[in-house]
Amino acid sequence: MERIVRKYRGKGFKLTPQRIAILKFLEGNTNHPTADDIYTEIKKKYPTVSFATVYNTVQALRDRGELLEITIDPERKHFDPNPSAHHHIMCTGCGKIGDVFFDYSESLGLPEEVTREFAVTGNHIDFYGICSSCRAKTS
Amino acid sequence: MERIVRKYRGKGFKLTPQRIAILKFLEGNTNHPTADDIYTEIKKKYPTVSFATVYNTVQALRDRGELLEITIDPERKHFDPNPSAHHHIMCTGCGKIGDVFFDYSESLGLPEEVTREFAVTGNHIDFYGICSSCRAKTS
DNA sequence: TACTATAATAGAATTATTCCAAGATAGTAA
DNA sequence: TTACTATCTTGGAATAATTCTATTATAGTA
Repeated sequence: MERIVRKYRGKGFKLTPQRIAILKFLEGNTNHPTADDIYTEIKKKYPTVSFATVYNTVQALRDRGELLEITIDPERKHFDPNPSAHHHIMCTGCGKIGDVFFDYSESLGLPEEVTREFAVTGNHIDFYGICSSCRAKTS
Repeated sequence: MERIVRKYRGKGFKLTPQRIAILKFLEGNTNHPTADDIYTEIKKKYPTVSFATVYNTVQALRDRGELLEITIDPERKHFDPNPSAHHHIMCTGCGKIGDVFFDYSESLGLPEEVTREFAVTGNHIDFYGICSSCRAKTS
């Protein structure tokens, strides 16, 4: 909490109670929550919180480069409060998303017919797999 | 058209005029259309076609492994009638999506802490960049 | 030719997300 | 400490993408 206040105070980012609750929920969270996950959690403490607040806050964080929007799940967006370049893996059984911290950039050279048309600025790898608990269930 | 009939006849996939039109539109199409793109196109010839038909058809094709659903664009799903393993690049200026035909699988080993938890089954790389026409506009 | 399983349609329903107007408040400057 | 104002929160409406449902139509077959 003190850390959060220190980080955001006086940076043109108004620290409201709802925002602090969202920031606390996200800090160190590696579950890749959806907007609904965040909303449901914050609602416990602030029953009148609205989705607009959740979306406004994640957008403000994204604009500041402090949160990533993840597209690995075709059904809905997930958010990752760790903005450092990394990749993700999703279980095709239960939808669980894990982080992949490994720098593949040296290996991701593009064919010339692509670089002729696109100036590449970034990349992100989606891995798919089956998590251990889903494997335990089906075997 | 004959090719399409040959490919699907007697395979439990009913070839209706609407489906044939969708298949013809998709065949060799590298523009990665959205459901709306397909709908708009088919509507020209079959004004009463519905979105349900478009979604049913792409889902049937996906189930048969003949079409990929692409998640690179956070705003909407795109479809790729080329089901062979490949990757994509999207222009962050105009949203144009290009194909990347290169097999990176040798380079995409995963850290042990990931393979301990997930049995990996696949991967897909999203590249981001600026396409040539967007570069021409801004410079 | 007739039958039947499957598809097409219109429109309603659902879900995710964004927008909007009104009231509330955090951060500031005095 | 006070007062100001830019920014935030809220509820609800709006939008957009997608799915569902009941009904009618039809492709493929026997």
